[in-house]
Amino acid sequence: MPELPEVETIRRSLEPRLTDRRIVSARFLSPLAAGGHPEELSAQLCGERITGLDRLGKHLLIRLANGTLDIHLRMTGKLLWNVPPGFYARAVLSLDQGHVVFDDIRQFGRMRWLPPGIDPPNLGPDALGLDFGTFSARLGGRRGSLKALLLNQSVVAGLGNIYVDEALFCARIHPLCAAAHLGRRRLRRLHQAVADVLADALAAGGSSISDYVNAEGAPGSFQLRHQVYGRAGEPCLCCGAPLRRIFVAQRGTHFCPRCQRR
DNA sequence: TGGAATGTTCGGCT
DNA sequence: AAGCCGAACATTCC
Repeated sequence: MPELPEVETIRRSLEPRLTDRRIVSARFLSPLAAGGHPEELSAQLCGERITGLDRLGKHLLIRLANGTLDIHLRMTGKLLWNVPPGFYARAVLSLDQGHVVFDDIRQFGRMRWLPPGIDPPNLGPDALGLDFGTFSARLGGRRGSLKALLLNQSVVAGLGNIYVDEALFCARIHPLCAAAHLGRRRLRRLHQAVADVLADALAAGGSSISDYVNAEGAPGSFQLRHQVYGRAGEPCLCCGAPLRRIFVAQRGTHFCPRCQRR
């Protein structure tokens, strides 16, 4: 499940291979991958020169001489460098040197073109490198649960189910806790926890739960260091209490009932 | 065997 | 406004 650390890992590995390359053709094996308009998107990409790669939240932004190719991998999307397109290949970007395969089992992932100067709308500030002032201003006074707010991409961009659970455990804060009555000290702790978890995950090349791999086909290793995610029923690595799994905002939520009091 | 669970986003509804 | 819910999709797991 590509969240910020996974998308950033992909961005870093693809950036040197794609920058200054020219898109020779964009072939869509599934129209869904192009938002239902494969011919139009193909025409927008064909012949374009790639000037660089950015990331905003979970969006990978391939900057073109004219506009941006915005890629969202959603749940099972992968970008693979120079592999033969497999059964689940949904698009192939052929460059003047090499090609990128957009592979996506469940077909939730999307590619779209954005005009010059336009970034994906409705996104809050990127979670990576977010300063405390902005972080507290985004969360402060809001009534929803921390879990729901941190998952909301218009509040903060880039966190998904895994890293929200891990960050809340790291800060020892209950996922159902309302942002509005979070004191400054705990807000500080949460901000630090988000930064720490993202940095560690990035250094480990992200988390591979079911099928995430980077552009070279290699898995990440941060799943080996998850404290709570996917560990319901197992002992808390801090206090030994059995970890719990509840539903918050329609999402499986993992936490330690002893370390993370409400 | 089939129904639920998996997780991200969006749109519709309240 | 903000939250809840289902839909999009395919595979895995009981």
